[in-house]
Amino acid sequence: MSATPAVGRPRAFDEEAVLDRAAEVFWRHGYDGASLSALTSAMGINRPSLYSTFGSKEQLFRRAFARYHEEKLADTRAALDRPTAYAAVRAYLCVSADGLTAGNQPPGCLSIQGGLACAPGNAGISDVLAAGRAGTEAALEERLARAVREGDLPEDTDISGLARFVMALSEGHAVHAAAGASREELQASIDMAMRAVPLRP
Amino acid sequence: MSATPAVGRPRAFDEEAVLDRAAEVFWRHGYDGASLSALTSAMGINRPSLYSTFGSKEQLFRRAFARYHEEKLADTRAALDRPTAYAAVRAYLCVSADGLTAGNQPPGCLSIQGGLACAPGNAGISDVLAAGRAGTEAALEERLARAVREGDLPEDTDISGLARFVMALSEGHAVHAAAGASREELQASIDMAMRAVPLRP
DNA sequence: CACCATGTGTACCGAGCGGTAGACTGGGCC
DNA sequence: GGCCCAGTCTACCGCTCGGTACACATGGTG
Repeated sequence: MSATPAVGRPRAFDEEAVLDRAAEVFWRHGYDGASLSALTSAMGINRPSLYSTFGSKEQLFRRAFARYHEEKLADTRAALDRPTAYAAVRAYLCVSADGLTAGNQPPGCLSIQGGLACAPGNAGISDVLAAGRAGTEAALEERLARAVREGDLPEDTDISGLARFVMALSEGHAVHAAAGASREELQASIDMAMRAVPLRP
Repeated sequence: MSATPAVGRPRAFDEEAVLDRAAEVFWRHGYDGASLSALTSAMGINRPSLYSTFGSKEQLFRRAFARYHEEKLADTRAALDRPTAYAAVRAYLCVSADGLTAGNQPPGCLSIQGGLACAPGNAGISDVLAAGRAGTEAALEERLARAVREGDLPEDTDISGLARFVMALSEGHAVHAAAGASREELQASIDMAMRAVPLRP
């Protein structure tokens, strides 16, 4: 599907580039609100090309989201790679807030705007988004577990509770960003939140 | 529209009761994902009754959401009516988490599942939801301002930042609840968050 | 008890949905 | 340079969408 075959007319578009355009439409309008016409028009290709390449609207979404999520997860892992849990959490929240308010993409987060609640036939969309968010939360929790091992957080820290807290906060920031909150407004919320992380630097 | 006229065939349903059923459908499937067939079937009335009573799908949503939001806002105000900011914030987060995981209604929150991102023609839906959330955040901030006046919070507290932090957290909890998080899991996150509120009880 | 304003039920509207058939296009390979 | 085959294009499919026309049911009022 993705490898260019030796024979035949070559594809006139870059698969990953059009996935990014598709992600943007899903991001702005949600899965149910993103029509095939809006998608093909944003992607610059027409329906048969879309269907022969991606198979269906749902598979297109899964591909677009997977690409989006891998990129975000890489950013998250990079942010978490700080010497202390405090610095790691702060970096994660800041990087997240930056992404939520970056000017070159829709405000907020595809994992949430994509379809927290979907039409009855599209429940799988909500599931794949929830799985993505759970993956990010797991990365957070893993970093906190490491901090406990390293003596950077107290032995009795509820790391899954703390990871859930940090994740929930960044999800809430996504909701705020989708409604127009600025980077500075999110930063004020982060400053408050950082009081909650045990062991200041 | 709402007052029963003296003459003519009487209405066979209770207007506010069917609004609650409608809210549940919007809540589960979002505005775009809630079809008129699903709505009428859940409400137990048929299309012409719905249209003569409420006017359109969008007006139905606005009425259903207004009812939902007024009720939640009353709960919020009641929870915030505690002697200290600490107790008020904690009560708000707990009442919120209870509502997000109550068994007799869909998990999560209509203000968020209803339509963070909508089809291009339905942008007004996202706006009315955002306005509702902003109203809740304003109630929080007002309570914190009172706490500063009463000397319960330090003079230099960033009350809007703190209100935004608390609101964002409860929005994140809504996202978690929509994905199946339990009341206990949200409670662990609340316990973490409460470290961030200045002046313990 | 006939009237009549209103609510309810069926059956339908045009539009747009997600998805596809089939003719045409164009570049690598012998 | 002619063949081949994947990609692209136009035009269309059946279906469901949000919304409505119109005939019938209902019950208080004179």
